[in-house]
Amino acid sequence: MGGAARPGRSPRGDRGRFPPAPRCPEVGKNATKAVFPRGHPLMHELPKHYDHRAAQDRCRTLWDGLRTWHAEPHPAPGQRVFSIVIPPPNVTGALHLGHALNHTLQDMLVRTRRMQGFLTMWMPGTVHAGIATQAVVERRLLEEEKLSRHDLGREKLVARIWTWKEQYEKRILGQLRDLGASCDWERTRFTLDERCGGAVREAFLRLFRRGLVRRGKRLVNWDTFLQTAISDDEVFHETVKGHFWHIRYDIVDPRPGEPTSVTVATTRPETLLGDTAVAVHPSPARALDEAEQALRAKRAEAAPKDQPALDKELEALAERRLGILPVLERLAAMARDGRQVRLPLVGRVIPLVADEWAKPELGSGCVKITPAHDHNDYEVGQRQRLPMVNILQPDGRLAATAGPYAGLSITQARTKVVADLEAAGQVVSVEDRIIELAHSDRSKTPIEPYLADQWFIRMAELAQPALDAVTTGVIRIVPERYARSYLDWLSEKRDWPVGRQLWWGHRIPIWQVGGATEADLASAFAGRDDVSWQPDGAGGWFVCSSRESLGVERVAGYELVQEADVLDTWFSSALWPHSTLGWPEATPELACFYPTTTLVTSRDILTLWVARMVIMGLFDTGKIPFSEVVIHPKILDRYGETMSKSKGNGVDPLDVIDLLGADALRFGMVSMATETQDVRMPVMFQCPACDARIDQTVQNRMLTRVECPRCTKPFRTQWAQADADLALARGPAVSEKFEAGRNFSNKLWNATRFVLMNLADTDSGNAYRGADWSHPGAFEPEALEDRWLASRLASVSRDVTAAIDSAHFAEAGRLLYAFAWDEFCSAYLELCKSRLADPATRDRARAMLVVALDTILRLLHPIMPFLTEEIWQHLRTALPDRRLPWDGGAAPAESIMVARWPEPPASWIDDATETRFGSFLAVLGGIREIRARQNVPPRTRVSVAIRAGRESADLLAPLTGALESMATVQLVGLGPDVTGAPGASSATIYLTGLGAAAPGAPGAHGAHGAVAAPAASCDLFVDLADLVDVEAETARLDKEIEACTKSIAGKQAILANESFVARAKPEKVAEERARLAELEDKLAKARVARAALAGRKR
RNA sequence: GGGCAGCUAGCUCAGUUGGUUAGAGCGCCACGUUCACACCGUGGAGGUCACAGGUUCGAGUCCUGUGCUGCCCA
Repeated sequence: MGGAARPGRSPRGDRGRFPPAPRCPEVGKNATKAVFPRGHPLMHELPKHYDHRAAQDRCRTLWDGLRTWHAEPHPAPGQRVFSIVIPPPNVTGALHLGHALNHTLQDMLVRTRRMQGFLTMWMPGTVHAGIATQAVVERRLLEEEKLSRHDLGREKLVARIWTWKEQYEKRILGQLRDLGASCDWERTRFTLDERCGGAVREAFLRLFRRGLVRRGKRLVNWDTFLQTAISDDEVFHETVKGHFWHIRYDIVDPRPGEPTSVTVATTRPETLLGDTAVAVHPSPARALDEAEQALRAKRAEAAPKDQPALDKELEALAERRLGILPVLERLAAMARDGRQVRLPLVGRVIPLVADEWAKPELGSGCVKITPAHDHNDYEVGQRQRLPMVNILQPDGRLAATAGPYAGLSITQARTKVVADLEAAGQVVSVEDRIIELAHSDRSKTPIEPYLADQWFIRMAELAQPALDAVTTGVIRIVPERYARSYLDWLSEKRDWPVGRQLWWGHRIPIWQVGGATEADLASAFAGRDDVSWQPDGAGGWFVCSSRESLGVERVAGYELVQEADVLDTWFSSALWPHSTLGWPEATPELACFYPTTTLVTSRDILTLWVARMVIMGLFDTGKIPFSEVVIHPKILDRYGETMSKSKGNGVDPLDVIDLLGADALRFGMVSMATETQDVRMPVMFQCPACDARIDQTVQNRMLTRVECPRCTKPFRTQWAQADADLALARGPAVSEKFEAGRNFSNKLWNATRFVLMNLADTDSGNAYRGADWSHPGAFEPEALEDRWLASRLASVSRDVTAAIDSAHFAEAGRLLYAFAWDEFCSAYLELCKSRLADPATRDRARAMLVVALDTILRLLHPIMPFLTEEIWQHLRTALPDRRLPWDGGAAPAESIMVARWPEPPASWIDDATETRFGSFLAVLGGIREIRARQNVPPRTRVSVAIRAGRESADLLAPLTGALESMATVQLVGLGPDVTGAPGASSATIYLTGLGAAAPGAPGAHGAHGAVAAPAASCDLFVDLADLVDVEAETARLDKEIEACTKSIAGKQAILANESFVARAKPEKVAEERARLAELEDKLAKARVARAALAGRKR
């Protein structure tokens, strides 16, 4: 597992104006001194592999000692501010990969801005997550002590949850630190701490005063296990097997010729106990006509294969006109006449009503109405002014209103109702049916629609400014497409039910009092600006206060009773950006850091959380809470399923940190942060015995133990419970996606070893300590490769910065990976080897190596903070005298975390040099390819002659040393008149960006006077003497001749197309011509080589 | 039912305003460990860009439709 560093805190002790936030125990205690060894770190002192565990410990201690993550709310004159609040993880459990992604991206932004000189503050914290946390603690209580929350009582349960919270908060914040998050640890907050709680009550009071809080009846999603209402967003649907019962209700006193009964159908027969009507459509004929029209329209547009099915439906509809329609017409008339039906079993007489909810095209055309237990029926009940009979108690048992069924559970009641109906002969038929059943996401039990009193926040007035903020672009959502779901959701302006029947949360600050007059209230609360009241609609009053305790127990002798419910967790989350900064008080923090700059989050809480933060931020402070919302993808497993502990398909970020390092985890996360909506991550088990990787499948991920196919030893999984399983070593779930980051860490580590080992002069014994390049003109590379690298440093810095600014995180990671690995390590560093051996060129090469390594480290720091800090400290010791051009003459910073962001001048960028250097690499590649395809042993030095035009030859001449060492060759000739040794294997390299071509190279002769890109060519002749594999080479040339011939035909066709020549851009046409000439040249040379080979074969 | 995405190499993903031979990482094949790194090096193989139409001199890219997958909302 990860490091042991864990911050701890006690939020309830907060006191005073802006309470001192909790401190990590380690913070501030250790100085930096002893952490990183002093002395000259020659290569032998650095291990061959980057030790991520040691580095992480050292870096955390260093950063905590320097407190570089902390920001005081006092920007220097002209200093820009960057602030960000963490989407607080909930204290239910440990952090998962989604958090790791979210936090990595925030840290990447925060570290970049800090290095760019912004006053940067990242507020960490956690959320109390009312339902989720209470549910977890209640479940444990039941499992371990067989107690319900009612057995324990409110106070004791809440105390238990606090204990849980302390434990998990510590763990979560520790994990956040293990990840390397540079949060301001001295400002950690929790949604239920005193500061946030005060803000919640104040915000609620303000809403109450503005008349935006109302109480009303509403059909809610009732979780009978947790005994609370939950929001629509906490409901998931699952298909289950069920039945569809058709039940006969008898008509009361039918007249001659009238139907004597109606049949209704339901999947929940027990709800008939709460029926208050049976509905029939008011004009069934019209409804049928409309249904038929819709069906015909659909058929007209349907694909032929779908039409037969629709025809059948039309036929069925026609039959209904003959069969059912007359009955329905009759029933509709009876409904208008106020006729009634008798409810089976209970015998209650209920009206037949005419309502459009009944669909004549479906079933019997009649439908039972249970307003208190079905969302649609509720609306019918409202329209028809029907009574609402609630047959449920909060615990899911049937209430007294259910008569003889009272006290039964829903399942029991269903069984009994069905049995009784059958006995009474009222069941017409029973069908099997697949039902979409709503379940509580929290308790995983089926939801019951339930009529309850609720507190609501009126949204009509509040939503508009939040909509405007996004439509006018004051708040930018990236990627843009997500703005639509935000706007769609908000524009419905549905009132927000904010009450939860829980004990863990902010108690609703409302007290109810009956009997008192307004004058009584006015005198009781005289001079109090923290209290407001409204009539409760039943002759009493609702009193709202921003104080936790009202301080008044009775008014005019009448008792004030506080609301028992707590607020929806999202209410406190909605205040997070301003409440954590001290609102409603005008703290310096609020003034400095609010509005925050960016919010980084995932798309599933865009509406639940982001929209509500905008609403409440605007309402409370008049300002938007942030100006940019960055939405990142969601991580799924290889099957496209969300990761979860209950599926066993999750990867624990701490396993990755432990095995591969936090930097590897972060690099993997950043690479995944593209604009896509989801990313998939194949999960594997890692065998603890032999490190083999075993693909995780739907089958094996549920096992308690898995046997390694390679070493045959078993290991345990997260499910292990039996002692026999628990005795086995644990096989962590990992993903190979993080290996690229680990390998990259090691690559840079070794590049550093290389640079450091080359700092000492073995001949003179002097050590190179860097140079001062801080004054203008101090840093002027001369050699082509140095100018190339300087140019690349500048363009890569520019591109990486732009990628981060535009939230293209993966792009930034990819650019740095490719540059550091392919260009700095594979090309530049290799090329330096010959220069470092020569005292005349040594210091030039060292200077460039140092500047480049330093720059790469800084650019990479936001992604890989530990590795870069570790190396930075080694460089600091070895190269104390270096002054980078963008450091303003200052010595290397104490920590790379506060080093200046690289800003190489744009004048370094030199496209021509980059192109010319590309030519060198192309020549090198060409020689290597000939060697490889001829199977020349890697250490055999062969002779090479290069025929090139003067410019190309001049370009290559200073690089011959590098070429010889990198390609393991001896250069025997370079120039326009060079010829290859007899039988040499040859290749032609086309070099762009060079004017002079080798003799015989293709020139481009564009039509219309267009200038074609001149293609200079180099002919490489590798003298293979006896090494050549004639057959293989012949075959290859044949293949090449064929490919060329084909391509030439294609190009000729394109160029023969008059339309192309006339309409395409002239440079495109010229390009095609140049390309054709190149191909023709290549073909001719291949034929010559082929002929030479044929002669040799003999 | 409405909305938003995705479909590119064996796997996971890039691919900007339409323009040479569509890229990366991992995996695979061949060769290679004295000289930073085998967590490595050099080279290679591997793609009908889901499908069908259309626009265009030219489409992975733009338009229309179809299929499949995922998510959000009802």
